[in-house]
Amino acid sequence: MSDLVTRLRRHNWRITPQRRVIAETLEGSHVHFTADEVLERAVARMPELSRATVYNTLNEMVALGEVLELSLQGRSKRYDPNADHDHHHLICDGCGLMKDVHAVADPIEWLPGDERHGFTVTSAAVTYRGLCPECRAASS
Amino acid sequence: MSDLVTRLRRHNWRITPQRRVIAETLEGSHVHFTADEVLERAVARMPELSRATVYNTLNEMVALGEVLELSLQGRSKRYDPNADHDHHHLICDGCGLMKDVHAVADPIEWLPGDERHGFTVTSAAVTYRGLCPECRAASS
DNA sequence: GAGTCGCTTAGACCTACTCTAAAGTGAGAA
DNA sequence: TTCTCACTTTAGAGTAGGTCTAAGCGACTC
Repeated sequence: MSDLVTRLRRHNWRITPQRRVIAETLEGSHVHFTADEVLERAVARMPELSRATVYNTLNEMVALGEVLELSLQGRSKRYDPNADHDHHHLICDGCGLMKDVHAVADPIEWLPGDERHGFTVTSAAVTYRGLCPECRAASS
Repeated sequence: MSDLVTRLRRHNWRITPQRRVIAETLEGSHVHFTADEVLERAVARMPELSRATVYNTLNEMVALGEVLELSLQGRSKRYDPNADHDHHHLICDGCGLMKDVHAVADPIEWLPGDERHGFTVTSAAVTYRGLCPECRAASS
């Protein structure tokens, strides 16, 4: 049973068969897929599913605040179903591998009032970059 | 005189008229342009300048480490000529306005060893999001 | 049962970016 | 001076990722 589906239902959002497949595909993996990767895997379960539905559905889940849209590298966005967890991302500059990580402090507190330019700051995302063990071994 | 041009010359990188115009365009503003915005402004100064040269040049400056590539929102990358400063970005969710900000701590220190998954972590970028004063006033 | 509204579909379209092949440019060799 | 060769630039075609549109479908309401 998909927890993301439960969260989506709370918004009075109709859970059609297509939307369920897309939500379960997103949530069923520990990596963050691109829209095309979601499409490919969802189509394996529901062959008549269309590209437009995947894109629409992902955008709607982002708008509902239940999925996070990441554009951290390359040309394509990735989708992270753990929108409620407070986590950040660690990316390998070599191979593009992405991991979720948890920092010990809230970055919003690191930003002094006089650096906020009058903004109401509501969120902060940290992107860590470096080399994963495999790429470090390969480059040395 | 462009400081970015000086930094680029240190890499034994040939400063052609085209490259100079692009570098000066990038550095001459306090906002971070997209490639197309750079192209538009650079073409105003050098009408025969081609799209491919702008894209090539921006990518080369990023590869040299003198310009930062940002893909934080929307479909297009933005370019930040202050690659040497240690700063982060604050974005308005309403209008997309982007400001450079300086945080008081180094985010790398807030990532515990057991959250690093064996990576060698070399950089950390924080993206703050919120509403600028104008958008907050408009929405209330 | 008819009307309405939201969802899905195929496929055309768009935008941002990259590639390719050819021409231009300029520093050093002869 | 003239040649040469590597580097740079160019126009325009090509590609990837994403969006739009118009038509069809299916589930509610009256």
